Amino acid sequence: MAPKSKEEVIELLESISRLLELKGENVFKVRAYTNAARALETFTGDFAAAVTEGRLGEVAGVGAALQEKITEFVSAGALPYYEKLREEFPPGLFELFELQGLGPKKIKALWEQLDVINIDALEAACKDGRVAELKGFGEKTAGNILVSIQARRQYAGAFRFGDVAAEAETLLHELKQLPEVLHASLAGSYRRRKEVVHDLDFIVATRDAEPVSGFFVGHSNVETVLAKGATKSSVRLVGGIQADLRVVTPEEYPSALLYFTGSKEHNIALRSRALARGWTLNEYRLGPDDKAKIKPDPVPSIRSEKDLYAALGLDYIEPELREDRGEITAAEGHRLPHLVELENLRGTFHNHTTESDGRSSLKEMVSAAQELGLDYLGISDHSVSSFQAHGLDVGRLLKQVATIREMNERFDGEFKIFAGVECDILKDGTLDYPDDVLAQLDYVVASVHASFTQSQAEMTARLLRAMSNPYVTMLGHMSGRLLLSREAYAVDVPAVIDAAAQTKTVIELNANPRRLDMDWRWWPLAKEKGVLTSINPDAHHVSQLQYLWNGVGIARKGWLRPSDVINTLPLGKIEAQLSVKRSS
DNA sequence: GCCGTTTTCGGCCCGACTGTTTTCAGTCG
Repeated sequence: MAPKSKEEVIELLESISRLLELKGENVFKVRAYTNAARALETFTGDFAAAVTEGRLGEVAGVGAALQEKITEFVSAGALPYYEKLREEFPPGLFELFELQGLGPKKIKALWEQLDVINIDALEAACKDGRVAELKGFGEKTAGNILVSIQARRQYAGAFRFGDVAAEAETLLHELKQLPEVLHASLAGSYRRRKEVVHDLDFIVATRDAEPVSGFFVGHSNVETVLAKGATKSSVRLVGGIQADLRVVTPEEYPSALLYFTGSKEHNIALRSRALARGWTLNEYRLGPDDKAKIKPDPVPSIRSEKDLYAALGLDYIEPELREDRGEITAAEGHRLPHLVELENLRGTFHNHTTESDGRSSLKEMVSAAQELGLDYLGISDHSVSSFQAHGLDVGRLLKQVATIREMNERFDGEFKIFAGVECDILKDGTLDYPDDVLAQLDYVVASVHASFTQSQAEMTARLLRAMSNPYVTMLGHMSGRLLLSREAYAVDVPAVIDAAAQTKTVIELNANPRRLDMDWRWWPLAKEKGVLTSINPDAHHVSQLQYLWNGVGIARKGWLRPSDVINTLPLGKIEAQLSVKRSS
């Protein structure tokens, strides 16, 4: 049996934490397990080696007891402590945690007193009145549980960033228009540009809270009001996502924005820095800590998030970086990267037209790119094997190339279309066109569109072989994942990154909101190895060139600078970049 | 269960809101 992976250990720790919670264990003991799971999530070293060499305890948050349990689980493939714990509870009980408003105490009561062992049993108990009769429960609680059950069945609680962005930005814009509103921002994982978000957090600064809260809960996009208080309201929007509003004073605004932007781990690190200075940092203010043993320095005046970071001895940290993945140390040492911005992009590659499966013509795509202010546009329709996408055979492809060359002559050097293709990587890693055809193109995006179920070794070898072709300029949507609908195929990402560095192959950052592939967590490694990216919308319609915005957010999460992104290069320089590989 | 300029015991973030209560427990973020 293969030793358990880091991911399996993280899952184990989270499961134990939940079980201990149900048991009513000490909350700090419960938290120790989730803390350890989080610590491992951000652990970048060789996990297997750390386990066998007994160095896991060096990870902050993993002590002697957990090191022993993890080592046993990894080497023996099972942990009796966990198995025993699990047998104490019916398996269906865990899905109850996914219901809004139910925590360990209530779930325990429902199980022990009403024999509720899953969501269906809970629904029945709510409907026949047994839940309402329980001590600590009532009619309202029973009703709310039914609503939560309904909501879970309908929405499952996760939303792609790109699917909620329009609704979120519109609501924010409308809040900003209110006369009472002094400042307003989205916070939370949305502001950090996570690829999948679970709710929307709005922070508003005002002297007059009531009209703002009233506007929010009464908005036409609100389906249900979940809570409404003086400073905090929650609603479910018609799109299904939950939205929370926090109303604060202008003085509290910087702290509130920082606090609710998170991530939680980032905040904890900031708070400990404050404590070390004899201050306390919460969602309202940075102030003197009454319990401090040291005599605190005077607290500087705070008017912005930047002031807060400065007070803690840190450079300003962009929201996308606030994941406790090294940004605090970098901010302390003035080593934060200057992140790429949308304005830096001068063009883009990987776009489709009506020639394959796009819905806009070549001319329409070019006009749209020009309107966006781009200087160049790469066209890469599907290759012949992508039959379902009307992939181009050699004849149609070369005809498109000729059309593009002809159009370019009319731009007078002000704009340029690059003739490319999105070439299928076949099952064995060979390409869909012979080299002498690829050589006639300005660039090639090579992507996997079939045979997703190969083993990790086969898939990795397949990608490596494709990258070894001198005409493959960049690797398209490397993992093949479709967020919230299709898992990534098995591939050894570090091996692909190494090969990309060696062969000078660009790895695309596919900005389509359903993909956002390669995942942002891998970009720091790619950057370290010297791998460049191209932020590509994978546009199938003129409107989808806007996906670039989404892609820049992910690039920023991946710590990428303009110099890491080839499509920040202007016309005149980008040509040389595209031919780096084939001329070396 | 973890951790240590509060250092081997005794803390561990904490405030807002709801619903069920008559002063607070549970949940959430």
